[in-house]
Amino acid sequence: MANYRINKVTLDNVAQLANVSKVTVSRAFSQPEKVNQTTLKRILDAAEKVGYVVNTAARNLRAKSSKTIGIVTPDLSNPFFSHLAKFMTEEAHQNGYDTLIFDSYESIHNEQNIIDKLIGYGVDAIILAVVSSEISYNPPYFKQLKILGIPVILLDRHIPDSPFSGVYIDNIDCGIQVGRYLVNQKVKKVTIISGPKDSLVAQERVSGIKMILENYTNIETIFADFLMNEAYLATVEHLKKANIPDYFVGCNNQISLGIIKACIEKGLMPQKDFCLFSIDEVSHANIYGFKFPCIVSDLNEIAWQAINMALRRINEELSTIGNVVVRGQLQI
Amino acid sequence: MANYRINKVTLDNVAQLANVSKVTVSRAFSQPEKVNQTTLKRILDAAEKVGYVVNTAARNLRAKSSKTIGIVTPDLSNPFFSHLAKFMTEEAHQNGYDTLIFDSYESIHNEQNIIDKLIGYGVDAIILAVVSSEISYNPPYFKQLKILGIPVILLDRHIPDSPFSGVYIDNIDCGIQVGRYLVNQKVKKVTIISGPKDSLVAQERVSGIKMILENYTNIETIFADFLMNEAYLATVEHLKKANIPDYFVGCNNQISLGIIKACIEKGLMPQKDFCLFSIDEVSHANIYGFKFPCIVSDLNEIAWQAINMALRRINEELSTIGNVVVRGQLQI
DNA sequence: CTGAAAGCGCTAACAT
DNA sequence: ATGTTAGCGCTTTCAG
Repeated sequence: MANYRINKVTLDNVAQLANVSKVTVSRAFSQPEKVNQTTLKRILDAAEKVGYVVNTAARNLRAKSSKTIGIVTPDLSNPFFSHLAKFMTEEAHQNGYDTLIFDSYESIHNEQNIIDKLIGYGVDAIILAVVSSEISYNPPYFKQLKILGIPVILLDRHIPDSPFSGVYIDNIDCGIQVGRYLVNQKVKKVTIISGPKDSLVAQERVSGIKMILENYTNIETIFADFLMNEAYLATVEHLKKANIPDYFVGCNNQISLGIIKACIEKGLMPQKDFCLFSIDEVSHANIYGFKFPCIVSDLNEIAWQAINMALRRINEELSTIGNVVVRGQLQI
Repeated sequence: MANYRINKVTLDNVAQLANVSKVTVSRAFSQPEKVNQTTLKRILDAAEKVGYVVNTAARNLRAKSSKTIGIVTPDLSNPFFSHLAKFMTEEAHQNGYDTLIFDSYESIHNEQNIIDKLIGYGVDAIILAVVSSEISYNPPYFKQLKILGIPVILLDRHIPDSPFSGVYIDNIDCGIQVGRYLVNQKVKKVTIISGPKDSLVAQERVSGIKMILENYTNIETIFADFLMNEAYLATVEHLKKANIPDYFVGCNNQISLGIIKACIEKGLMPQKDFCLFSIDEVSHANIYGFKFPCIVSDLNEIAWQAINMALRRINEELSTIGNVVVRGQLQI
């Protein structure tokens, strides 16, 4: 009933075949420059012949660093996160680190398990886009990670009271840019669909918009969730009760999709019958021939900042908790 | 310069705090039923207090099974794969297994490294959607995995000469269903955009279509790639030279997107000015108010088959190499 | 139900 | 440039 892996290949096997001690074989794989060229070749040949691969478990148990960074996001099928994950992986590779990427599928329970797993795998740092965007989110593992001294970089979703550094989008600035754009368009009536009421991101984006628009415009704000379906339902409800605004504002890419779906289902044509300003690029819009003004974030920049903050903390070049805030770009 | 994790918490720490030996603590986490209720509670409390998490590296080094299945796909931002990954993870969890999910980003080089990593982590099985769909794909790690005796389940992309089992879509049947639909529509002229010429999936889907249509219809087949941009470019070229066919056939979801993009860019309206039949659901079409006839695969079924095939191989209930073929459903 | 001893495969520190 | 020794944190015998 059990799975004893039939053939285990270890350093010893390779060592025998290559007529060296296993330490030398070990070096051949971790510090090849310290091994004689001829010996090295003999070892690598032997290793290939028997199909040897370094046993990560054993290595991590002994080595000081696993050279691995854990990445956790709530939804890898959201391009915002999947692209970030890709860019971070590339940046990590360039610095000699691997990544271990997990999707918490928006579940707190999964998130906790994943964090435990990552700790168990001995990652050197964790980059974490948290499930919840509640301002007061404070899951048990926060304390745990703090105790263990594992560097944590929060991504995208800011939690003010957490003991960790983070890389965030400048949400108020996003809002301000949205507001300015709408002022230029001389809009009279705006409907904002945003994330949960208790999410800082949701609040900040809305308050940025209101800073600019408050006195000029009739604004309705709906706090729904950063998910397509919630935004869709909120928009459907809204359209039943109210007239079509001059502009909808979708506070992230999923919300924008929900708004579009609801409007199109009602027979409203984008640009003709309704206008939308999106925070984040609207997925697939260009494919289907639509174009919406939006604020786009430089995902490459965010990824670079996150990985490099992680590396600096790992190497203890950075002791204080600090945040990096990346501004979005208006794209018309 | 180095990252000595400041506070390591081990079995010993918990053992001291709970006044038991470390073996008992170990049992508390791996076979809690073998530990006295009272003792168990004391141990778990102690563990929580100091933030203890099982060290996976150490566990995997000693244990016979890591209770982990590795999953590798070429593109997690493709919903086909990201949903499969999600369903497989759920199914694995229900059987007491974790998953380790990697994205090879369509690179052979990454793929090889990921396989090495997975072997190194001691996964019990690997479910692999290969980068290439070349019929004769035969990377070095095939042999290696065979030597090591690690169960491998190929996913979606069939490689006839490989020594592994797999779960596949019935591609010829897909094609036949497409063909029948088009016959019913009494089409005269069809343009098929498919994957690479040397891909079995691409070939089978096309040949299925042709089995039904050959004698009735004017068919043009373009072998491009299973990627949006290649399909887009192929369609753009095609539209320069030829008239609009009665139907385009997109041989996977990415290709369908490419066709749509090219047509819409040329000012052609879906359903009005051009028709498309897609193998795979067309991502986001419903959001933007479009509906294309398509063949959809039951991803839940595929995921279930893949995980259960893996489990049966792990438990040696299954010794021969066999394949499971899942049929797609027509959706109008 | 609990414990003592051994060792998984690897690498750091110290030889040589 | 290579080898020797010790031990990472855990689980698996085997004893009690």
